[in-house]
Amino acid sequence: MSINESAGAREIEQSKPFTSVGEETVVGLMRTADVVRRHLAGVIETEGITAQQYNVLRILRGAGERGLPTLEIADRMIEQAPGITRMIDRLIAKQLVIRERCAEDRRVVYCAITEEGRRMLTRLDDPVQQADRAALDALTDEDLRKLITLLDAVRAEHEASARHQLSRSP
Amino acid sequence: MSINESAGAREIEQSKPFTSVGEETVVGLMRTADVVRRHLAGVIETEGITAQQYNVLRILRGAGERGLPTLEIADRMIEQAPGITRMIDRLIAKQLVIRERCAEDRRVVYCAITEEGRRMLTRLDDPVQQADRAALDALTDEDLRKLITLLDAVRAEHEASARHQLSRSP
DNA sequence: TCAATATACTTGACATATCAATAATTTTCA
DNA sequence: TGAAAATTATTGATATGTCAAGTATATTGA
Repeated sequence: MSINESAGAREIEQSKPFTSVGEETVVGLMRTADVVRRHLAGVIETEGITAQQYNVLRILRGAGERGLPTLEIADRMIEQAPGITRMIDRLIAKQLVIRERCAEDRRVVYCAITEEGRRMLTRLDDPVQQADRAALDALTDEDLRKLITLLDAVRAEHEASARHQLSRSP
Repeated sequence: MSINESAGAREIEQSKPFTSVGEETVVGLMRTADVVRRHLAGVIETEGITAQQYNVLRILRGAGERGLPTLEIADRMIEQAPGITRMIDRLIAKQLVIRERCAEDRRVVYCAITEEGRRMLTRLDDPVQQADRAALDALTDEDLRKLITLLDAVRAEHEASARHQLSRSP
């Protein structure tokens, strides 16, 4: 995706400059995330699941035997619940996840990864690890740490301003 | 979105560490891009269009009177053509874009922004500019430049390896 | 206690991304 | 020249993301 008329495959040839450093950074962030996302998706899809399904499975593998409530997964994916409900539907169809209503609070539905799901994740562990590394091959470890720090700072700022908004209209 | 079982709102409380610096960076990149994307989307949607529709309009504003062929837009959005065709459909429904078949090569369809489209973009120029800036408020100008450099390096590496792949299986 | 609220999903509707297949033209070249 | 190949879209099917509404269950408080 773009955000600026000067972005794209022709990035270099185009004459129009970025309006601001802020915009240039935002565009760079979006484009880089897209490129890496696509690369990772290619690796993951060799197993017949999408990157998002993979992410859900990773979260569920990290949870206990019982799994997690739907909204808990949504929280960790930073996504709205509806999307998760339907994604879980598809993972269940593939027998990678099971869903079970909680006995103590029947509003809650626990989702857990199956053995088959675990096996699939295991098969993907190495390829994904390598893809992560390959995606960042150009950077030294020091660069990576700097990049992590800068990205964290952007998110922190964002969460701070979100909290600010909240406190103003409670 | 996530990619790691330790990610999410509970990022801080969780004990499980990242498997590698590479993974941590990739996750940070994805999450940060998501946060900024969402913030920008909020600003843009005040005008009743989505962020992607906005991006198309920006690209068309940057093009000449005649506009651009559909595939040219897709290229700059780094997206497949089908999505663009349908997005243009919706922009036409909103009278923000017009479509015209090229007389010299009747396979080609030119898409151009309308006056109404330009006016909408003008209304969004300042808010978007401010949002870009606000998103990165935490960073100094030096940090921004460093971030841009690092992101560029990641993309450059990627394009390089893509070319490499191509040359190996032509 | 029981009606009003809150919680945890789920469903419906629409925007978007991708892949595969198709349609309409244009180019190539035997 | 005229059929095969390439180019430029568009359409169909599926996955995902978001908002608004609806459902089932729990909790609260008069």
